[in-house]
Amino acid sequence: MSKAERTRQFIIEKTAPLFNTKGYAGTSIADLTDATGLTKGSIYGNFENKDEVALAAFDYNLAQVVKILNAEIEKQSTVKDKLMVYVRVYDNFLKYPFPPGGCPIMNTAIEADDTHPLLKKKAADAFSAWKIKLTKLVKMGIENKEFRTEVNPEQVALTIIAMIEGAVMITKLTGKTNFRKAILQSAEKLIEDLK
Amino acid sequence: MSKAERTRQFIIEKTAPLFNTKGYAGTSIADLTDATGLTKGSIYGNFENKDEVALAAFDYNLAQVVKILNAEIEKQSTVKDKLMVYVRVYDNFLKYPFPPGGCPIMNTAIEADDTHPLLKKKAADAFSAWKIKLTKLVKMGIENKEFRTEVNPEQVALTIIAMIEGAVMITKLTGKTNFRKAILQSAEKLIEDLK
DNA sequence: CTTATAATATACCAAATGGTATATTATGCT
DNA sequence: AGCATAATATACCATTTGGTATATTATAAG
Repeated sequence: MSKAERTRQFIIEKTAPLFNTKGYAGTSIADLTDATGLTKGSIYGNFENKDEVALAAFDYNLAQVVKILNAEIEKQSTVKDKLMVYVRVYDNFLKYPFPPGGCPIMNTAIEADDTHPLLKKKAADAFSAWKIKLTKLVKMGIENKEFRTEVNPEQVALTIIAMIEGAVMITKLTGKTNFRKAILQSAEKLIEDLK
Repeated sequence: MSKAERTRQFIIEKTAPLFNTKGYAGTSIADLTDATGLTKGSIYGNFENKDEVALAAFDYNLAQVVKILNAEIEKQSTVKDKLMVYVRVYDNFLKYPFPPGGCPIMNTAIEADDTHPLLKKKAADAFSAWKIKLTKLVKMGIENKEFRTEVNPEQVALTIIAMIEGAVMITKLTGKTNFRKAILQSAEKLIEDLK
């Protein structure tokens, strides 16, 4: 890893939390130099422009979440338990090295959907991958005879994601963790009822 | 209504869609003058600062949503049908004069939770009122014998809101209206299962 | 240990930012 | 109709914005 590659990575790590908390429009180049202790020359020597930093920061934040989830999913053997990982990780996400600012997919989706096509696409692709992964898990469960055949895998996947994202938003807004608990308990029930 | 009151209202109406699509940080004073055709003097003559416009715009956007929902709820007689209004309105929100940019509570919650305490409080209060209203409806349903006594009213309220907000976010992000349909069908099932 | 080059810092730029003081125009009461 | 005042427009301000050209410093290969 060359010096520049290391600096590039350093910039991403230090600024990713900024973009996830303050948003793209709310984060200035001065914020980036403040957070890194570097100067503009150093930022623009390693990135084309602010967009490129923001896009790389999104990838970094997303990778953090995906890494946590995949590690936990691998530990589980039944499909039901694998699905439950999503619920349980989000329900205890303070225990994991979660990106500050909450779910980067939702944060980016809400800000970028009407304003920033490149960021929106990143969020959309990440969502799509998540949905496909959940759908496949549910399909596996049906093939395994763990779940009933009438279950609609895509609908289940979409509903679980909606509940999780809604729960995260509500908890961040209200500060009430028992709200999240209540919603994710409903998600748990949904998964249990697939049997 | 004095001239100034009319202008103030005019500014709110013209700029509320801007704040709901581009966000607080993404909307500049120049955007406000462009959207209204007025000048800075006129904006600052009727509002203290950008914050005050944004706060008034949020109230306006929220009132639009609340008005639509209340009008539809009044038309229904059973508690179940009243609850279903939320699902059906959001499932067909293009048919209603919904604020451009989606749900103002979610948009504001996501941007402001880490950055703008005043806007965050507005969103939190709006959410709280929504939650209380739904909770009361479910309680009524239990007293009516429409719903089972084991039902947890607050949990149902929170889950419905989470599903709706998740559905709106996902649909805006992907452009797939059938994703929303699938999620809101799950919400419908949840309501039906309260019996 | 030099030296070419890669990496970072400095100094600068035009434009845009939120906001203000003042000038101009419109309003509505007598 | 005239006039005080309310409402809006204009001109200006310091600061910040994203970005660049150039100067300086660090790196790594011969």
